[in-house]
Amino acid sequence: MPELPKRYDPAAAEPPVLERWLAAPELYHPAPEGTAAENYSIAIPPPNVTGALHMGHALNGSIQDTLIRFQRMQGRRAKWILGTDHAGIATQAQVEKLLLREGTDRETLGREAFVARVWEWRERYGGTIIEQLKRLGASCDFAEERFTLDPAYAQAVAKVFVELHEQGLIYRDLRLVNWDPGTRSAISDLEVEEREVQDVMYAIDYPLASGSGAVTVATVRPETMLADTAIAVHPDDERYARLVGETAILPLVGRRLPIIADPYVKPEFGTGALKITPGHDPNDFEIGRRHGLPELSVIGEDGRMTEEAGEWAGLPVREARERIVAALTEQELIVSRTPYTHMVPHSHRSGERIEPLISLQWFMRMEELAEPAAAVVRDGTVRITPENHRRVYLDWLENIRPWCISRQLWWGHQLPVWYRAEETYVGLEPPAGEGWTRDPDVLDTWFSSALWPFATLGWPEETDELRAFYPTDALVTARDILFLWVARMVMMGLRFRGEVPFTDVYITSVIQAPDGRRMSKSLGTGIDPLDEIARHGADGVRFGLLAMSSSQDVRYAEDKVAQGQGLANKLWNASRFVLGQVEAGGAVADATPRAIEDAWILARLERAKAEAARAIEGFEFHRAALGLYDFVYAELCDWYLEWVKGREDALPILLAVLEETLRMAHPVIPFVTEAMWAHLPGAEGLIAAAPWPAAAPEREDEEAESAVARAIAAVQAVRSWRDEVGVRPGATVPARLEAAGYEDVAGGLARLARLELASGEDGATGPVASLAIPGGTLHILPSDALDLEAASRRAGAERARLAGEIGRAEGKLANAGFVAKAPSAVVAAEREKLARLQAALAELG
RNA sequence: GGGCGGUUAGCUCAGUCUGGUCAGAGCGCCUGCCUUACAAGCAGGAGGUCCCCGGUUCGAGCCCGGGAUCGCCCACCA
Repeated sequence: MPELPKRYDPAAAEPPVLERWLAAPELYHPAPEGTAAENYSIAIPPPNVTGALHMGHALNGSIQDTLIRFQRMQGRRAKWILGTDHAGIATQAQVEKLLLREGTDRETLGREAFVARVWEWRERYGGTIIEQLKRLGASCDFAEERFTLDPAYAQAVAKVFVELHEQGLIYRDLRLVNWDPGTRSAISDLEVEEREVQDVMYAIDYPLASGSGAVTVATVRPETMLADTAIAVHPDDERYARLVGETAILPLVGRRLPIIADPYVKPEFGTGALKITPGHDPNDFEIGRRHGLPELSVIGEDGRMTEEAGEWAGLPVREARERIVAALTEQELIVSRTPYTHMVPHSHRSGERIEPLISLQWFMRMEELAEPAAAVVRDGTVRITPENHRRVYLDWLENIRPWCISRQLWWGHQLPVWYRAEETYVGLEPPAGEGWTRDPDVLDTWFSSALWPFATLGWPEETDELRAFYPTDALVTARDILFLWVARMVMMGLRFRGEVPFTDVYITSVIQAPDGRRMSKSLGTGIDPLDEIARHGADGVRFGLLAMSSSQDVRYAEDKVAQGQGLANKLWNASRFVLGQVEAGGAVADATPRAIEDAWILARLERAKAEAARAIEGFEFHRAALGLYDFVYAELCDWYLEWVKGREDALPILLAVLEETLRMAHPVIPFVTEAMWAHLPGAEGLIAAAPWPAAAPEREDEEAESAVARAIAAVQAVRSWRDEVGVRPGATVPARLEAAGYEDVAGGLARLARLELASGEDGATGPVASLAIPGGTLHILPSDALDLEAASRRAGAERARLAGEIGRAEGKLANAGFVAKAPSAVVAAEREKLARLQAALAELG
């Protein structure tokens, strides 16, 4: 094989392989036939159209592709449902930024033109991440790419909205919502993140209407006092008992505030008296509803004070706060100011501080959907791996709250809702008659994502795809969208298909930067998987990410990727070695063992296959990757290839083992295995379309395994001895074997340890060294290859080591408890070990 | 305030479910080798109080209790 380079160069080798896969749609686009139970499918977590491949996608993609390729090679129709998400806020923001640079904005453009502009943007740039997935080797169904805003998909979304509305689960309500001043939209609870903020807590005196003193309240947001409608104290708080039912006067405004009792108030916190602002605080809102308090709004959607705020109208909140504090100070109503650090809700999207506002929005009632979604996880219909996420999932569903689903954006699924005066119409088609106006809001992006596993397959039509691939099998994602997405898919799948959307949820690790910080572009800690692919190849990146993956968060380790690259190179060279011999001699693969080492490698291959299959099916990808590495390096290359060098009759077995190893490895490192496959004699088509190697129980051979294991240990003992004693590496050393169980492996031992084994009588000479090996002793006979002084030094060290081990074994056996209570097999093994050690020591003299 | 997870070699991590053969891998380091597949290689080696304390057990990285420490998730204390 002179045309094959000594070094495997993934940058050169991978692209042509990719071309061949892409030219074979039958590989990744299975016919929509058969049942979902027979077939295998995964719906990709749809990346945002604005997205570029990051490390999370790369890990996710590596895992899903390993599963898909493995199942495809098992002969199943394997479909990896592909597509992208319209990602309302992210995409709209992207295009708005563009407009800003052009000196215009969406308001100027108008809704229709703006949306057209976003579509244009999407056509141009939306495919980036798909191309990047290809480079990773992901064998998605590229023949059918979905988009959550496709017309057919939009139909599905509208239908779900209309039906849930008819069923009373979707409703419109005036409630306090999380208002994001950054995106100028309401957002759901899940899109809010708590951040630590330094505030000042003010204690403010509210004079009593009776004129007899004041009640002091604590607040970090004095500007909201303009919307106060009560003061609350705890019902059992004796300090305030006499004030309940009294009235306080709101400073600056003069409003009369009833003093009420509510158990929500914590007497020990602050002053124990709480100003109630139902219009701007979620807790106060609830208290207000309980007590029938008026709900005033003094802050608007633009983050400025409203007309209700009187002289402060129009001021940004922060400025209003300063002025109000100044006014209160002037009136000597501020009792204290205390620096106060606490958690404050911020928008996950814009990063701005959430402004709780009372707003008319659409909500979804969740209890009725959550219950069955919890049940299927409880009863194991849906398995979550790793299992500790189960509890988190269930806890969330058991404490579910209404979901605010309307968003004040333009890019997305516009609500199928029309208004005319006091009338509201909800339907798939616009209402008949004049004067209707459509609700301008769009749905939360996660509303449409929740339908992903079935809307991508053509629902609500009863398509062949739906029959063949729903429910899907595995859902692979990071845990940050367990509630946002996974739980909601389960709800919607059950509600609209009557079946779970997938049977396994695998939660991936989060890959952190090498220093343990979050990988993020803004922190500058991001590592681009494409750079890593350029450096180490897609196989290396895939292997490395799988090897890193775990049940916990992990730091990115380029080492592991390099290890994967090393594996690809190793397989490449092992293949070159085998193929070079084929070229010289010609051979056909045949796995019939001709020598004990053949039986050994076949038995080891069986174990490697079983372990790989078990690991992939059990979502233990690090085991799958590292197990493969160990087999290829430690067994196939380090021992078997070296052992059979020069043995011509081993070639058919070598070929057979290589061929199976490539197929076994393909789901993890698809490129190098495909590249090599093309050179194998007799191999047809794509390895990607070849069957994964079936179990061959007749190859199991524990005798061969233990015989070769003995030989390996003996070789290592000799090599270690040679090195320490300073025997020239090339020299052959005479020796005599006095050990049981080496009948079939003596030749291999001699060759690999560079020994010349003397037969019984030839070896009668006194040994210059004796090495303990499994089953007996290897005596080194005198020769000019070794330094006797070094040998005796080494023997002394060996004696000390043996004596130590003997002491340990004796101690253990002297322990009456051990002998009496440990299982007899364990005790027997210990006795055997002691006898062996003693014999070895005796041999050393 | 609840919940979850981590702490094992200089670094990044396996191993803990199922206690004994389990002190492991990769990288790094030291020594020797271009041995006719691979120097991105091969062979050999050094290096660990398995976070701490206590318990269970004949025997504990592994099981139990407590603690320290780092991290994550959830949560409406002004």
